[in-house]
Amino acid sequence: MITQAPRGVQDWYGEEMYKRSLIEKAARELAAVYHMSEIITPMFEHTVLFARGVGETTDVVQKEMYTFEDKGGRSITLKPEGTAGVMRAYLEHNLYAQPAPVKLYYVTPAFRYEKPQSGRLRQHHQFGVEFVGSASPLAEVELISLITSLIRKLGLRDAKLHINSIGCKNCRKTYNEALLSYLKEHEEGLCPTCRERMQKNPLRVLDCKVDACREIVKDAPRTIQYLDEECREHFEELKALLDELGIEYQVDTGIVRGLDYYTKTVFEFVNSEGFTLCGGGRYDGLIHEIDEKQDIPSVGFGMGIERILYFMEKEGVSLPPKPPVSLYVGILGKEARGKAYRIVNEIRSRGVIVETDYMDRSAKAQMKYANKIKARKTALIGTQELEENRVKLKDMETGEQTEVSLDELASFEF
RNA sequence: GUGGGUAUAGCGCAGCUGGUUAGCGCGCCAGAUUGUGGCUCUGGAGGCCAAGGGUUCGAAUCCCUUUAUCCACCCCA
Repeated sequence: MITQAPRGVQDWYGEEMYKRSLIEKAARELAAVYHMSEIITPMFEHTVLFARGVGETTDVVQKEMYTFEDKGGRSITLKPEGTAGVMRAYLEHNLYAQPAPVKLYYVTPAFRYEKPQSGRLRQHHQFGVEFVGSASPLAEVELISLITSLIRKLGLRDAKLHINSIGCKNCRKTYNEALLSYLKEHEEGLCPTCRERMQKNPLRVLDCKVDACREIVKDAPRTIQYLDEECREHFEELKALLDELGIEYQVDTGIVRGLDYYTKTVFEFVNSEGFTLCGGGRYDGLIHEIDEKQDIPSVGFGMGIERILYFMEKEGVSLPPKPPVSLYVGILGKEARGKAYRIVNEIRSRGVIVETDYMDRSAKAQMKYANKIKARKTALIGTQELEENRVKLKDMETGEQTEVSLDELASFEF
């Protein structure tokens, strides 16, 4: 039991860890090109931040948060997503006083108490961006463009962009009324959960997967039909910009997103199985929700790192291999140990990957080991080599050997 | 939260309807004459058969509970 990690969490090591580090590296490099700055916010926040920011009616807040009381009696919650914490930091440090817009990116773990299954863990990791201060559809386009580039960079092909607009507060009011009255007419046909959620958040019903509900929802009014002038124009501009950039998309009036803070644009990148790789959108009301003195528009997205790995696995995408061991320096006998290790150090100081013997193994065993770790070249150093100042440098692929002096070995270009 | 499958060495598995010291492949370590790998051969280490309880003369094998894991739904990354 003590050697077992808690449910739904995972250790990162070996091949998977290496892949993950490459993904994060690619994401960071790309974000830098888009002139975004990295931000790291704490792993936990006051519970109320998420309750307000993410939305009281959401599943995330209602049943999936890791909430506990600390020794000072504060209610603390492990972050279930990345946005709320970044927005809090933005407000706390008056980042709106910086030249607008403020473009922040993050790589963070996120915690949700859910039943684990394929592509869903209790601790997962996200790469995300918060683009704060711009009301222009170009902000959305920038995010989508970044994601598209990242997907391409990682070699993923099976990911399609779905977009929708759920309107602003104003549109939502009239829309909710229309939707609710439609749903009430068909209430008998809806599943029990939908009958309940139509009262609290009717938008959610659009997302229901139950066949009967789907059938009813098919003819239900859509948010798109109820957009006000401004929101409609925003959505049209967004589509025009995407067209201009040659970014393919599909308008999917069913996407609603599970977090309450979204306004206007919502989007997802989905694969052919219907798995979501990443999701985001605009949330112009979020900052006001956290600090009522402020009212600043923003857009953002979160991308699941485990999901990327899952997608890459599915598609059989290969990543660049780990850099190989350039040289294995074998050590024969204690007399040679110090001198040999000095040479190892010297070569390493030039940034060359070198491995050596720490096991006092026989020459044969060392060669076997060098072969297993796929060392490109080997050189065994013993008393003889020290006396004669000559080492045989062996190429492990061809088997060819060349003789060099110890100094030559130490300064060899691998 | 609801429903189903699984749990035997580091990894992948076998072990049929309960019967003597639990196996195989890969991997790991060592050796096949003296200080040089990859192939082959030989030997070795490593498992209280997920944990706890029960049935039985006897359980990895049957029953119960717990834990973990996988899959679907809900939801999401």
